[in-house]
Amino acid sequence: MSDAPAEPFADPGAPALRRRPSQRRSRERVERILAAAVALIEARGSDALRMSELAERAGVSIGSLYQYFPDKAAVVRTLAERYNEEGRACIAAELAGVRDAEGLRRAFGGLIDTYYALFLAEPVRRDVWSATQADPALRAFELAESRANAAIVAAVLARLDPAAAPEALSASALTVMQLGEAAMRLAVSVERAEGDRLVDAYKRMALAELARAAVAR
Amino acid sequence: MSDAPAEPFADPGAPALRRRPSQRRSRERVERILAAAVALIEARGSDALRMSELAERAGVSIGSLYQYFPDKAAVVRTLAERYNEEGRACIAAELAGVRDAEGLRRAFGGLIDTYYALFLAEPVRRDVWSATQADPALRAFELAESRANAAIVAAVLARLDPAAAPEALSASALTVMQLGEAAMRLAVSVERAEGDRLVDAYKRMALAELARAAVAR
DNA sequence: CCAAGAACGTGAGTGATACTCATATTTGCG
DNA sequence: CGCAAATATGAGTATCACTCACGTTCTTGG
Repeated sequence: MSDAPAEPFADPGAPALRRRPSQRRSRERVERILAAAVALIEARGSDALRMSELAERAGVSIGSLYQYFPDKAAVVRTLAERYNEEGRACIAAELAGVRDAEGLRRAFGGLIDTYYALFLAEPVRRDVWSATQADPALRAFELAESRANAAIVAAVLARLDPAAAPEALSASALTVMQLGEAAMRLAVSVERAEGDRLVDAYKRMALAELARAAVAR
Repeated sequence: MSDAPAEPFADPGAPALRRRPSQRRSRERVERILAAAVALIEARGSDALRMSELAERAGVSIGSLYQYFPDKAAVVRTLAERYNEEGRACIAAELAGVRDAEGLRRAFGGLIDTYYALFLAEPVRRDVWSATQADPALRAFELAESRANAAIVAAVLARLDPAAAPEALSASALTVMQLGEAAMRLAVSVERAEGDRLVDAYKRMALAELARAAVAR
């Protein structure tokens, strides 16, 4: 009945850009389009994004817009990919030198703070993600990204406790990472002081679970 | 720049139904429409829901559809409200008789299992929620619902530790509840065995945070 | 520097779809 | 039965995503 376990063919490999811009002029245009998309989504939500409005705001004709993006979803998808890459780099960087449980605690705490700062600076990350969830194919793509991020964490956990069952570590890692994103989206949806407290609560939950997973039972 | 703290006028009070069906025939029609909406959203996602298709599948004309639902968002919103009410009832029921920390542990563990069962039975809850997040007004509405649910939990925590700071309890409760929904949506997006492990991981995290909040430090 | 072709830009036009409204049908009620 | 209120209908309208035939700018080899 549900499509959950078996997306027929999710095809996250479809090209986001229709034409790869090679000249400087066109690369700048793509950037202007993306910047305008961020502004519009931030202002009124991804549902209210109109391609004509986007073109006008970017100072570009409708035709030009479609030279680069095959459809509206591709605009959102390109933004999502950028944010994903940025996030992945943060995770890899912060967790690179972790050697013991205490190091993991410090590193992951720092990672949460860094992530929160990213969301505070660009709360539109929340809306881009939301836009992604309404389409099964895009949702599958995002889940795959989350798995990749979780795999980095799971690898660190496995180093700290080589005897642990891999599925258990993967489950902890995926849950902690996915709930982390959810916590960030929630935190930027409320006023700052409350958001800080919510991030603190998540941080306690995440660190406790990672500590539990990282030591032999 | 962001709209986060000050949604200009979120208006979650707009009526979901245009005309309140008073005769039995029309009440049945509304039910048929909602059932068809669930089936269509489940099959291809909320983005791909077409009003004409919905009318046909429900055995109703386009005009009838719009007699009851002012627009497409109202259909999704009605479903979201039903699921919210059902969830609220679960929470209130499971947490009603909690007297001590151990009781909270048992009750909340049971609540998570009940919630997970609801999501497994109707994974479309995930898609309905997603559809809700693309529109700022609907998102504000959902956040208000989450706050109401969290308030129930915060009240229990306050009873167990009357000396605790209310904002701290609210933060713990809101985080635990919101991440719980996120965990359920994640769990029904993967195969069953993995979903069970993910719910287990969330359960550990939630119970640890609630236990921490429920006892004087 | 020039020519030719490749890359890029354009916006009126097309099709799909959310939503309306004038009219017809059904129901409840004396 | 007869009337009014409620309900049902689907052709019609407005809006928006997306296309395409043609014009403009860049690049490259001579």
